Amino acid sequence: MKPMSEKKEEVVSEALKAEESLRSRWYIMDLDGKLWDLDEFDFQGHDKLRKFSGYEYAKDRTVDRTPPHVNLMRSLELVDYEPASDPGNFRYYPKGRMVKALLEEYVTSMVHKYGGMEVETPLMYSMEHPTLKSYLNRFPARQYTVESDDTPYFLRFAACFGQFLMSHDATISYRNLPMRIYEMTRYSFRREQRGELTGLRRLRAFTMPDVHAFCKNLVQARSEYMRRFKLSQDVLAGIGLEKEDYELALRMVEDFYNENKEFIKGLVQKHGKPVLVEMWKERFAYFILKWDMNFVDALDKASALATDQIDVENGERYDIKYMDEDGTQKHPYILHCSPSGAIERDIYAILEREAMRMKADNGYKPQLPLWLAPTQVRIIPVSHEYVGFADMVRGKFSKVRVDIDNRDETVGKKIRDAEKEWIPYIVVVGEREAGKEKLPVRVRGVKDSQNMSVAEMQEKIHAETEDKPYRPVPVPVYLQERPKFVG
RNA sequence: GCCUUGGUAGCUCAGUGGCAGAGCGGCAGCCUUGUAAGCUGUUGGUCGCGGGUUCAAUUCCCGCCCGAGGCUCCA
Repeated sequence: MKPMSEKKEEVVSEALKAEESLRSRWYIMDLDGKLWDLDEFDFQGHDKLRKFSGYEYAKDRTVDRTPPHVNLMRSLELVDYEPASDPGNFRYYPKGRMVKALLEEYVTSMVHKYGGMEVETPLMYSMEHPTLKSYLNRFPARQYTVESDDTPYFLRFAACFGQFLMSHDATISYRNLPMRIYEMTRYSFRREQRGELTGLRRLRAFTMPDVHAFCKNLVQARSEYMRRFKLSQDVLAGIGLEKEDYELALRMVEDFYNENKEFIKGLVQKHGKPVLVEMWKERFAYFILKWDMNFVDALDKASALATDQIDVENGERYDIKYMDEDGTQKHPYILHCSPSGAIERDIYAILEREAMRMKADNGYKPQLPLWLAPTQVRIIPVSHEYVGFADMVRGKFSKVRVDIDNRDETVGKKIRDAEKEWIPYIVVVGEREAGKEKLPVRVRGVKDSQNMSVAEMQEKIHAETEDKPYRPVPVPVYLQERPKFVG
């Protein structure tokens, strides 16, 4: 298909060329809003920010190791490569699918609370649609293309297309603003070059929440932007990533900075530690301000999780209009936010952080956040005589993922396997426990076993997971009935 | 696309110009198990694909395919 590849060449250009010619300047902004040149700033106590800043303009990013999360994602039977697909398109085993689904449900519930209207839009769009053509021209991203009846289509890399086309057709009053539209894109596609793909860190098919807010003017855009900053911090914290786990970058046009210094400082103060600033003399992208929250991994590589941008261009490009108070139609400011970043990347961040903790402390017991643990409580009957008793114990739980190791193995072997699965609560039951209220519980990360009743265990688990979604054990409850997907 | 590196059992990996190996797993049996690996037996392979050199190639040579990592990038 020669005509198509020629078309692609045209499409991949303008912004890329512009970016090459426009060099950005880099700074660190401290909590007082002061800008420091990178070589003047004292990075003492800001090790990760130093790594992140260095990463942003480094020449050599060579790594000779498999990133630790790749081994973990496989050994925990979460996710794996799919050799039969295009690279960067992964398979999710039952446990991984559950973890991912819970994350998707959680982020969605947070966006609902924020006021996002959830929609669903197509995965593919015509490359010949005039508006999209011009938008693609602005984005140097590589697309997957699909052909149908001689028309070339591209697979979306974000939900912008569908949401903007929908908004173009909507009748919007200034009373409806800010108007918030949301979609969890499963999937977004980007045909990144082969060598760019790394485990769950960068994929060609990924799942990403995309929330747009259409705003009347800059005043409204700023206050909405602040709300979304808080939303993103809350979402990441819920996932288990606190402020010390990521670094903030602010990227903006110089004019915007000069006119909004207090606002910018406010963002830095909300983050609570110095941030990296990238500044352009002129606007080359569609946004005037962008922040991104970046995770620095076990190999000192940085990648963006959450992000939000103030877009001053696409309202016009897509001809999205609202009727203002004065009876005239205007184009809104558009905010583009992904409050968690790609869901796969959240899993990557959690696994990489556990790997870093293991490396720092030999005795450290890695774990997933309790609400994401595929098994929360493992019951180990001492012998097959006590499987019935284990069933009875399990029956007392509600809304807790409890499973039973009924395999014909020694207790030691079954404990070891449970530990290797990072299971938070392990209970061995046998003659000593029969008829007893309190059971000896091996709590992950706690040295000695604790005596707890089922009710106490359940209460503890519920307290720690109360604002999170729940799903049942994603594989058969009896270990004997489980296939092995890895190894 | 370019560069680096790899492909041997389901998994992790060793090995050799001359009968294809280990551990784990799976299966069968024994044991009836008390807080990080119980014992015995057994089943697993077109050594990525194609060609060449050779009496003989999994091993040496050439080409190809696929994976991973690096370069442009971003969630």
